[in-house]
Amino acid sequence: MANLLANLNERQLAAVTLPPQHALILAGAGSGKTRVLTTRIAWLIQTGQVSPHGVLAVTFTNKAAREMMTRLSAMLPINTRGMWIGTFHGLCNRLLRAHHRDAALPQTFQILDSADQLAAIKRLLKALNVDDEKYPPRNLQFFINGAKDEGLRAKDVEVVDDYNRRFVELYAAYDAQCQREGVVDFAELLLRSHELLERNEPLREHYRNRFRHILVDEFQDTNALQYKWLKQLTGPGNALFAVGDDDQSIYAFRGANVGNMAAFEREFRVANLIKLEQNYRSHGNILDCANHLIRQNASRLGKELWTDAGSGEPVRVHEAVTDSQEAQWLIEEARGLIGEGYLRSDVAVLYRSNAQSRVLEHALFSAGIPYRVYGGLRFFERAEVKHALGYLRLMENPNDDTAFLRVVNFPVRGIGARSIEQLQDAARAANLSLYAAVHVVRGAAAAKLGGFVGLIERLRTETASLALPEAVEHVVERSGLITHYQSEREGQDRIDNLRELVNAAAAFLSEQGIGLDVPANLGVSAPAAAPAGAAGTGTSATHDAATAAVGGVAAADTVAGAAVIDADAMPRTTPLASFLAHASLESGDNQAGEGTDALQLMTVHAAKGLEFDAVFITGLEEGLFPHENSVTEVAGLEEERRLMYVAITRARKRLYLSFSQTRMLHGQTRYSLKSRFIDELPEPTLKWLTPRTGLVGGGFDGRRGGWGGSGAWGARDAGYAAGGPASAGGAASGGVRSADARLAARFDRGLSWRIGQSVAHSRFGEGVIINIEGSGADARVQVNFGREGVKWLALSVAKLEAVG
DNA sequence: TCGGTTCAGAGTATT
DNA sequence: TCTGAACCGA
Repeated sequence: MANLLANLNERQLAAVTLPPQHALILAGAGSGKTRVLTTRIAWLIQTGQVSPHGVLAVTFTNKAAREMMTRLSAMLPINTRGMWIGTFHGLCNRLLRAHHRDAALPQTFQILDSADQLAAIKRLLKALNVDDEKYPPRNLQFFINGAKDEGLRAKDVEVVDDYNRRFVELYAAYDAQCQREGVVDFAELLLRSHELLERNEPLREHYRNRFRHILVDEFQDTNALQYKWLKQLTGPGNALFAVGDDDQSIYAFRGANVGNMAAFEREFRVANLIKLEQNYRSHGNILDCANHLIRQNASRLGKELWTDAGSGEPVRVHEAVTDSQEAQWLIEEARGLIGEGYLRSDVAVLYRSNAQSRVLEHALFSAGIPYRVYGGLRFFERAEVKHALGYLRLMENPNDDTAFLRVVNFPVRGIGARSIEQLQDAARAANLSLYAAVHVVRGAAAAKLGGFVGLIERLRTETASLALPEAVEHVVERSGLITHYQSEREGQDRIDNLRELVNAAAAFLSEQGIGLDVPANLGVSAPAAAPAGAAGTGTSATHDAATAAVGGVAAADTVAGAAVIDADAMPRTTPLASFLAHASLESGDNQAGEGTDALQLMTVHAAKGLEFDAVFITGLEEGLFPHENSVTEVAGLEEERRLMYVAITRARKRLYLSFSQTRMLHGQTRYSLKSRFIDELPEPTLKWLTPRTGLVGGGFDGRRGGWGGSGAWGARDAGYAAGGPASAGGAASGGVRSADARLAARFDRGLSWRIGQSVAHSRFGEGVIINIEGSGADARVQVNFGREGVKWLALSVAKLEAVG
């Protein structure tokens, strides 16, 4: 045990060895959060306080879950495979598979990813003849997921007006459709699981008895339903160990509720609040910046990072004139880093929004510097892979209309829109799935549709005795997908991906240890013999939607008084069903040259949890970072600030901050002020690589009564007339200006006002002119005042002063 | 059924 | 400016 706890600092040690009570660990960036979490589990097991079987550990991403299991295996000689360590969705899936009857689901229920869900919604709207201009599918999807994340069924949603009532009705119809088809969306996994445990007390008690220790990672990211789910599993005899960092809460937009941290502390009377503030990642100056910045946030629990690593290098700040010049400078700087011995893969380039990557990529590509962009299509989201999965899904669950429509005519087999509409009408009339309705259809379409059903049936029988990878291979071949892509010009990549899917199936099989036994159940209620209702292929799974959808189904498996059967004792679902669930729950890597030594480009969001020797935070401009959509509300601005905090704390040794006076956005040149976040950093830690102007296009010199530079608007001249830029960004296309802007530049009141000029206003403070209209007495200018917003001002009225 | 054209919209994203 | 989705004509 000594070695388990060795090298933990005092706070970490305290957290790891807390008595079995509720605890909230405020874990700052780089403070050893994952280490504490995993060591806590190992310590509990090693000291005999709990068996591996009695631990429930929840994360948000598969990556985090995997890391936890890997680290745990390294600490203890146990098989983590059978432990309940996983994502909220993964664990709920496991629960629902085991108790599918109680949950009123077919055992082979399929999981819809976001794209599938949207397709299902579009189909629903079409079937119900809903005007999708008035009720955009995306909005409905957002509405449904939002409600589910709050734990609300359609019947629970408060109707505020007629428009909203329609959404609620469509929500109910959507749920009914899913139920009919035997599919669940992501949010449904949680909601259904919650409802299951809510109405089935013996089951709830069983799992409460089993999972004495519940541990949650990234608690600040939990939404309302996830918190409810955790509360539900936490009875008087359970200990909930929550680890999180309110300062790194950056997912409010997808339902995360930081308030859950404070709520947890209050509702559970948390006596053990431990702050992990010693940082093992970054040098002092970087942490000073982070601390100083985040201190401007009013709503936070409070925490201050420190390090004994010394202050290190200053934080470098660079001002560029154009976005491409910013990229050019970055390239020079990155070359320097590489020259100093930095690995490219230890250098990250961060930006607020994906669109910003283009300029950077363009410059990097031209410069021949290898780079890797995070994000983008994941393996299981690729069209060809989804097609193959569509066949497999349909074999497993013929009621899955989404899968049916995806592959019924792909590869093309002469089943056109007419035939499908005919089939949809027939299905609706008979309240059957499309698959089941095929035999009802008459006429020309009947033969071809029948042929398709025949194909699926054949695939099912042919693969019945095959192992999973062979079955997948068989389907990939016999579905006609391979042949189809062979005839396509750029089909080879797709064929490779289909082959890769076969490998993925093999890898899945060995990872899951399917066919092997689950680890021994230690201590908890002895499993009864074979439970009822484990057979069946799912064809018979059409439930009564009206009752099932609202969770009113009586528990079938769990009769009062009878022994509750633990999920681990339930027979496993078929390997294919497990694999399909895996494919939905883990969308896979984005396969972009993982191993190569390349510069790492990503959004700040994507960088959360990662760390690099050197980090560039680019595009630090008002309107971009903080994003303009967030600055009008305090909560939004504070989240942006946390995002900046996350960005800063990614850096180990060297941190660069850069911004540009102008940027091409939505096809127009935008003029910006530097981000307020730069002003919120402690001056002494900063080293300006360019003259510290802070204002945009600072070429106007009020004292001289004219423009700096040549008189024609030239960003390069204007920006650095005084000091000269450190970078050799000569290639940058400074001075680009639209014809409109050129026309708009006018003279007024004897002074020259021009786009890009810095001005001061008595009430709004400093800003920059971004547009000019009219002339003479009618002249108006549009000024970006940064935090005061963008205003139109009539020059005849407003008292504007030029700032030089 | 495909391919070219038009049009709106452009923040972040895991499962 | 650029992208993706919807739409229309052959």
